Amino acid sequence: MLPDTLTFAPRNCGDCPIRHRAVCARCDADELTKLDQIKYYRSFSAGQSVIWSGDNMDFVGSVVSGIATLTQTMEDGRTQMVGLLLPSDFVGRPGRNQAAYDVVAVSDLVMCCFRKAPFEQMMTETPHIAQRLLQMTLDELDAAREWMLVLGRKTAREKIASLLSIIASRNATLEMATASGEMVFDLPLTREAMADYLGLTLETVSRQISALKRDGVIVLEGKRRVTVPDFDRLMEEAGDDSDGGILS
Amino acid sequence: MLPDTLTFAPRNCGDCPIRHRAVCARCDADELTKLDQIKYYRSFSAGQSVIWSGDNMDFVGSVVSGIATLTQTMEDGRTQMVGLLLPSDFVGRPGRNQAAYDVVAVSDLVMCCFRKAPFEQMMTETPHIAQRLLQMTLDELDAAREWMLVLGRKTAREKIASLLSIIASRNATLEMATASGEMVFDLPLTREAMADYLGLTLETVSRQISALKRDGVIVLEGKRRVTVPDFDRLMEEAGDDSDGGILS
DNA sequence: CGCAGAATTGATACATCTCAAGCTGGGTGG
DNA sequence: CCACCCAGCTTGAGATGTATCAATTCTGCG
Repeated sequence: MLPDTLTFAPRNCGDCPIRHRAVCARCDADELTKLDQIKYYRSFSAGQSVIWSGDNMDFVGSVVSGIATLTQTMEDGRTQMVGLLLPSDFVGRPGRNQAAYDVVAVSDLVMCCFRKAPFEQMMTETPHIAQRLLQMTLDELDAAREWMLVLGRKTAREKIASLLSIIASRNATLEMATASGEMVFDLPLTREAMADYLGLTLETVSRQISALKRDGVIVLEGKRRVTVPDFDRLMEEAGDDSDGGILS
Repeated sequence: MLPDTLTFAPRNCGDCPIRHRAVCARCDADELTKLDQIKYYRSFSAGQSVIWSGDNMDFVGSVVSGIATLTQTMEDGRTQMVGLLLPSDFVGRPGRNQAAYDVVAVSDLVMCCFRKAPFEQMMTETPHIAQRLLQMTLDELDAAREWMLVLGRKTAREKIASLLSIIASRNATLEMATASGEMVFDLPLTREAMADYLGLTLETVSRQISALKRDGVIVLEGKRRVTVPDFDRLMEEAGDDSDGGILS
């Protein structure tokens, strides 16, 4: 099935749903016009690969809609997810020609792409882009370090609770909902993808989700729809302080 | 003992040992002069804390000499190292006022610091600094993602081998030595610090080091001095491709 | 309907943690 | 100079959490 999601693509940057969070967030009207001229959209259907580690990569881009994963694979097949790409997240590294990770579309995906050369050129000319990219990269680094704590020191139950609380609070941000009280959302990942994210097996993921359900920390409706009756309780299960992390 | 390492401090940036790798690497003579005027040195002796997570942080800086660690701690005391800071590495985040991690000097340490406000000012004025900081942050992000694979999917033995190979190759870079053939270096970390880095207990670290020694992968002289007779062998034990990672 | 991918659940194996005892080497005070 | 001490490290034995292997069950879909 060829993606008809292309019809979704905004005609110009002003209408773009990620206009104020993506790498172009700080650009002014002039700069946006330039970007508008060199951008192009690419669509991927769920399960499709965007790029393989080691492949030549002549573009960079932003996720406009949908979800993708960044994973590393060892020779014997063990895999670790190292990034979860949501709308507005940036893919690719200026100054590098080869992809360092596998990028796979988890859901249907639309990306806003730029060929690398013109983009790098624009980066040197318009500091706003480089500034925003630096800020986004620093945020990603913080997220990666948070995950290092999860991977290195948390139990399986805490890992699951951590992942759920991240997905939950991200949804809360997107939907402007209140962060306390009941929260409902859909899991964007399969059990196996969660396992790859958390450094677990899919069986352990399944068991711990069942345990959290049994203990009333979450309520499941089908396999994917999750209700969190008490977010603070979930945070406790994740081993985090209830007062949240340090925000800029 | 008050650090006499201050005597080490270079008078001006031109003489600085990290001149070509730190955040100032791309600065021209003019820019360097400006930095020269606002920089100041701080020294720490081994074991001393540079800053605590949550503390107000009114400076940023580079490690000039020595080694420091970046760690996260959970309420119940579990700790995970999330960064190992070597000469030229950058500490602090422009645009943030509070430290997100504990920073501790592992050896005697000299840092080249800038008060945050003037540094941020310079960042907006001199793109060379922001460009270099972006590059360094992207490198750190790659390193963090590499560590996520280590933490999430590698066995204790592979974790130790990974850490040793990283320290070994870093030393090789510094000393311009050949990357194959025999390598000798000192471990900069205690067993406990290695455990915090790898998400293990110090007992497991000790056992795995003993095992690698028994199997001839490494030779120990005392507790700290390590000889690697065959670097490719070490890489195999680490579970990495022998052909190295993707370099820009 | 029946198939295939996704998820659950069970039984067992095993890697790492935990608790505990001893070792080593360098520094200190008597 | 020696005895002591202490942090860092090693090693052992047993406990435990997660992986592994295997059998069902669910769910959506052609």
